[in-house]
Amino acid sequence: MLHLCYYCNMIKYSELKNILKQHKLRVTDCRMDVLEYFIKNNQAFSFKNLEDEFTQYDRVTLYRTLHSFTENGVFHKIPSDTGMITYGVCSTTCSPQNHQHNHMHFQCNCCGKVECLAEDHIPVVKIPLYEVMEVNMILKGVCPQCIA
Amino acid sequence: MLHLCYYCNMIKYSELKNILKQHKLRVTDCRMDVLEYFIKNNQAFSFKNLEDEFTQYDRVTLYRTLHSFTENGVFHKIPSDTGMITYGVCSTTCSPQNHQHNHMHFQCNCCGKVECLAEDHIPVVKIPLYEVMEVNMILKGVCPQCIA
DNA sequence: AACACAAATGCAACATAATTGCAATTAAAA
DNA sequence: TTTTAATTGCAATTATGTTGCATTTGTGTT
Repeated sequence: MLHLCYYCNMIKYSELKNILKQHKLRVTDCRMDVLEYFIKNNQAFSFKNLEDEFTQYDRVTLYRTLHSFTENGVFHKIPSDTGMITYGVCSTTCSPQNHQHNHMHFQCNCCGKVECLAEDHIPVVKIPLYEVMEVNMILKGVCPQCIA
Repeated sequence: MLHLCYYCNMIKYSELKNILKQHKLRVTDCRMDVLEYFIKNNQAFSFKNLEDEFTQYDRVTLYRTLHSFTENGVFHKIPSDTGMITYGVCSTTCSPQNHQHNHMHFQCNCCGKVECLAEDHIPVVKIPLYEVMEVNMILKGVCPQCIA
């Protein structure tokens, strides 16, 4: 369980570092900045988002950061029908060995924001003759901020 | 309701043509070939798949075929976390005006095939403060052919 | 059946996105 | 502090997607 500031959603440096360590990733500036950005904003971002945000880092480094985060279970990819993959922080402690694959996401048609939702309400799906291993739900609509 | 051959899944030329007409699309070789390919194989394909299959057509034409099919409600885009959009034939008669947005798909981890599943079992999702307009479910696992 | 017009196609050029190899740098273990 | 292997940034390359335009083609009309 992460400890975030109630007001600004910031996370302690040491906790951030531990997340990387726990997933067998070296602690570098780029990785710390990117991870902090995701956690602080509590939403999903695409590569393009990162490129715009972190101009101090090379595009290739950002690509590789997303890749290593995904490989080592820090992030998961969120399916999209736009061809633009977004990434979200894995809520449960995922690792390469033990990865929670069921995810539920909400994409706002208005502002475009993608959020990770609680995974406890994903239905168990069974289909005759198929082996279903993973259920991914993508909801679209309007988020509270855009409704208001 | 389409009439497909029980053995080979082939569809009559006139029926194929009617699908295009009904969606206000001109009948061209490329569109007929592509639509027939999707229906005959009863699965979803990416642009890349089409490019490999239909070398007789220009890349741009295939891009535009997928685009017009999607615009006019013949195909729908299937979300994916690979960054590779796949397209599926709309089961109900979708049109630009009346489009059925709830879809359920299965992707085989083994052979990579993407199939459209019946939409009647998609749950109604309600989230406090959100307006949910569309529910997309993507299942992953192993398909009957790969299990056997 | 021929005509006219709008739409679709193919090609070339262009724009954007993603990947690879490699030298320099840096994190972390010895 | 030293050593080692991973990470980074840069340049070059490849892949993917888009646009403009001349030519061809489908379809409604004469």
